[in-house]
Amino acid sequence: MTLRSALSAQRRHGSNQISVAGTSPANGVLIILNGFACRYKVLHAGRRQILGYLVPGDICGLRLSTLSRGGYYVGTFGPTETAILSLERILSCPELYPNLTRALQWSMLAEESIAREWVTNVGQRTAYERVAHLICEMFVRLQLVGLTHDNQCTLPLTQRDLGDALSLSSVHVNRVLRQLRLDGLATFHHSELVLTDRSALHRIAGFDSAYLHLQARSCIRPSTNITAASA
Amino acid sequence: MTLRSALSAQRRHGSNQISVAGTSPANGVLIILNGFACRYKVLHAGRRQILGYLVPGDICGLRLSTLSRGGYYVGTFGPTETAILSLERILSCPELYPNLTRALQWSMLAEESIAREWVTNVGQRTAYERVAHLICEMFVRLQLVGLTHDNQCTLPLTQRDLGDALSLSSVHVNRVLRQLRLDGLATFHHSELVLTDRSALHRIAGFDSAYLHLQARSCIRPSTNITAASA
DNA sequence: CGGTATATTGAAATTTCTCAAGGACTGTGG
DNA sequence: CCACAGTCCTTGAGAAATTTCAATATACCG
Repeated sequence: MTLRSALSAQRRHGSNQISVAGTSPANGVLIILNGFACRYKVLHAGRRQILGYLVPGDICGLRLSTLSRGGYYVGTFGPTETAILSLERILSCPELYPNLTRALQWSMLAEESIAREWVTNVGQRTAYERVAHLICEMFVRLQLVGLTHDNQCTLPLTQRDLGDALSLSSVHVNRVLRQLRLDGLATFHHSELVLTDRSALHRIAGFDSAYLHLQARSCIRPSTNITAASA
Repeated sequence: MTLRSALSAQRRHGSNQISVAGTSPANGVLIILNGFACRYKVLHAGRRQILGYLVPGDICGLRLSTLSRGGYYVGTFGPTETAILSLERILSCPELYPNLTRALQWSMLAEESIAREWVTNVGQRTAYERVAHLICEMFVRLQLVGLTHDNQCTLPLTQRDLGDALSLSSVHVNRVLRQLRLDGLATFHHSELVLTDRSALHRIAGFDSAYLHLQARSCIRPSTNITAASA
């Protein structure tokens, strides 16, 4: 398998675009081995809309055509290890790469679903519900790849990063987080997220994990299933 | 080809859910022959988020799994003719159904892209820009299937329907439409949309049609390419 | 230690919503 | 043909949510 270690980058003014260096296959897909990334668009006046987060184990259909035509970028938060895989190779002999195949299937299934859930989140929920919903989603996704402990997980995101995903100003994200803390639902300090009252969060956010297609994902743990190239 | 004529429904309090009656194939896809439809979610308090419009020629990946798990519905605006096609059959002999195959490819390519553009639209643009952007998108998509004349097209949507797609109240949609009219950009009366100043609209909306993957769609005209079953 | 990015809080400004009322259009039954 | 009901459109005015601006505080890094 052509494992191709990719660059990690320092954070600076938001996310760094992943540069697809060298001779990447035309139908290459990007897999996150370690660290966080996101898809995002840039609009006028430096505004940025984060379209979705990518956590370890996630696959990003980074066909170059999609990247240029779809009009969005992929960027990282802090040091990140990634690999570019040949889509053809995985598809041609799926039995050789069962975990990757499953990850790919989940990705194709969940991508659209998550994008549509985000439309709903940004469009229909209040700031309070919105933050709660994102917190719920991230926790569940991280839990699935074994990156949570008890009710806690690491989210290497600033309040501005959250705001750009939720279409809220960083100031308002701050106020909402404070309220969530005062309400005893969750705390978020120094990139550490703690869900104090998970069921209440789910209820308030109107969170139904069905859109994540969890059963299709099983428990892929990137660190154990994939031989990672060190960055 | 198993053409299966489906029901048309009267509009009432928003969109009517398409019921997939009878023995639909597990991997059936829905194609809009005539009329308008949309994907939508329903939240608490009767709020509805429209996730995307479906115009004639559009294909809706209505795998039952997606429908139930993705958590959204498909509904129609007014009388609509649809057909359910067997995905396997099209994929197994694409040379028999070139237009359908192309439509399917476009659909898979553009679906995700459009969903992400909508996140951006709802999240980052002002009400004015948002309405302008939706207008631009709908016009281009209808133009592609020959449903426009000059700068005019029919959009069988109420201001509330637009609001549910844009995450705006119908009252505010009304005010924005008035402003667009006063500014000489577009008018929308009795379901007739007229783009008075298309380039200005594009500029204001920040509309870049790349996300629609137009070149992949070519000019599919549903009424000429598909033998429609009458409803 | 100084410099930079991030977090926190207050207050004013802005956008958008909700509520409310009247007008326009459509179809139905008498 | 008219009256009626229902939905949609239109406009105003006050309310609510969120943003922006501004100032300070805190943490991190060389």
